[in-house]
Order: sequence, then C-alpha cells, then structure tokens
Amino acid sequence: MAFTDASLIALRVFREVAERGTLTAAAAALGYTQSAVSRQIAALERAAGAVLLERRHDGVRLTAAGRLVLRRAAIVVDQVDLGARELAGLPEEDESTLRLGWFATAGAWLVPHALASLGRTHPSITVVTREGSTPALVRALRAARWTSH
Amino acid sequence: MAFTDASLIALRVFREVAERGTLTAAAAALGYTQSAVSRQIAALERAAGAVLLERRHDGVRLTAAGRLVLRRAAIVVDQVDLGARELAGLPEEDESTLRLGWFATAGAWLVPHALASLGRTHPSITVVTREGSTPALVRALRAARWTSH
DNA sequence: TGTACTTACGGCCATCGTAATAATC
DNA sequence: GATTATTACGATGGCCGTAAGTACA
Repeated sequence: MAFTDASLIALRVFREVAERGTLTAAAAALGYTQSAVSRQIAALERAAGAVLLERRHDGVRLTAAGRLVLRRAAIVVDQVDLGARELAGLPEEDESTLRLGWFATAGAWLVPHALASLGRTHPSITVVTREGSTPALVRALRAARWTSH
Repeated sequence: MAFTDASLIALRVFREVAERGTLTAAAAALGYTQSAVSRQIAALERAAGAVLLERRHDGVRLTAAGRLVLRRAAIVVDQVDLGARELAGLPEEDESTLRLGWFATAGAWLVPHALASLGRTHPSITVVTREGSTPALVRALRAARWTSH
C-alpha cells in the first residue's frame, strides 16, 4: 500500500502545505477551506500509510516520510504543469528558462552536476546552452539534461 | 485549460492503453471494464482539451497530443510508483537496478549521455556505479543521474 | 482568547459495473 | 457474428463548504 491511488490535487495541496508551513495558508493560496486541506492531507497520509506532517501549535513540519513524498510530489506536479503548457502550445515562460555559458575547465563535471541537481529539484526548468563551446562538452551537457527539443 | 486536474488513475490508464493498443486489453490488464477505460480516456481528453487517441477499427493509436501527454504521464506514474516503493522501505527490485562499469576514456561523455537518455525513457531505473573507478568520473556520473541514496 | 488543526453533517459530482448501441471487418 | 469503442442507467464513494469541536500558548 502506498500513495499510488492518491489524487493529483492531493499532491498539489501537499506541496503547497510543505511550502507554506500551515494548512491555513495553503488553503488560502489554493482557494480551499482549512477543513478541505486537512482532509486532503489526511487522505494522502492514509493512502501513503505514514504520517507526513508533524502537527505543531504554530503549523506543521514535514516528517521524514513527508520529505520523501514531497520530493516525488514536486516532480509529479511540475511534470503535469509542464505537459499542460506544452499542450497549450506555449513556449516556456522566461522565468523557467535558464541560459548558461561556462569555461571548458569548469564545465567538465561541475556543470553536469549542477544541472542534475537542478533537475531533481525543479524538473520544469529548461536549460539552453550557449553556442560556440567545445562540441564534446555541449553534447555531454545535452545528454545530462535536455527538456525541450 | 489543460490536464492539470486529471486523475492519477487516468494517467495510469492512458499509459496502459498506449502500451497495449486497445482499450479492451488495457482494461483487462488493470482490472477495469471496457466502458470504465473508455470514460477515463474521454475525461482525460476533455481535461486536456485535445484528442489523444485516433480510434481505429482494430484499436487506437496515439495522436501527436497523445504522444506528448504519454511522455509526461509515464514520468508521473513512474515517480509515484518509485515514491511508493521508497515509502515501503523496499530496495529497488533487481530488474530495475542497473550496475555499470566502464573505461575512463569512454565514460567521459558517453556514459552520462546514455544515462540521461535512459532516465528520460525509464525514470524508475536506479543506476549503481562500480567502486574503484576514477573519483572525478564517479562524481560526475553521480551528478548526472542518481536515484537512490 | 487567538490561532492552529480536526471532525460531523448534508449535498454535489465523479466513477464504477451492467447492459444496450454503433461501427467495422 | 466477432471485435472494437461509446453511451445510458442506477448505485457507491469521494470531496466540498459550513459549522462545531479540540488543543495549545
């Protein structure tokens, strides 16, 4: 048993809660009621079979299981939103496009490292390389992370 | 408008349909009825605002929009399943773990390239490096793709 | 008392299976 | 007729908002 049959909305709510620190703030941000968010979280915890949030008097904090779920939920939500933008035929927003140039010596492993790390935390960000670099490194970079075309 | 508010089950059903080529086969594989799968797909298309499947007399074929959605849906479903396994505290199944050794000269860009490509098509596969290689290359590889611990 | 989260109630909407319908070989 | 997908029921279950309840400074 896991959160296999959870709702996409539940994952979105959970991410918002994790980001804001209180159910109330997340509810306001998403246009829901406190109770709705509370039940979404409860349902997600029931589906996951684990407590995801530590309840405190001033809000909530992620448990270890909560951090684990958050990592996956963030990727899932980003992928859905990215697919939605693709379907709408829109190019990526400027804020989600990163243009990057670097020196060949630094790019050997530092750049792929940074890009992969970025890809884990913000999968929806598109990376665009600068033309005119060493062809081999450009290929390696493209291999490390390439979101669109 | 997009498939932002689609169901996780719908994405799973869609992936199964795309893989099997008929709604009937997907329904049987998932324990659903023909009609349930048909309505899931219809709902997903309504949410996406696009026709995802071309109906033929011998089954269905993906449209361009369908291929686009499938790419995202596959990642989403894999992420959910991966999170589920993580929550269950289980190590990855053997069939989804890849152990890899290589020569330093070939690993410089060919290995990260292959790993990233693999990661796009099969995000749930874990890559485990062999000990004793050049430390810098090991670090670069870990940066390019590292799923568990 | 204020600020959080939780729970009970009533109503609405989604989804299921069964079964009937349509279209193609 | 066999195989495909779709549509019309009726019932179950999930999720919402309102509102009341609980806990902690």
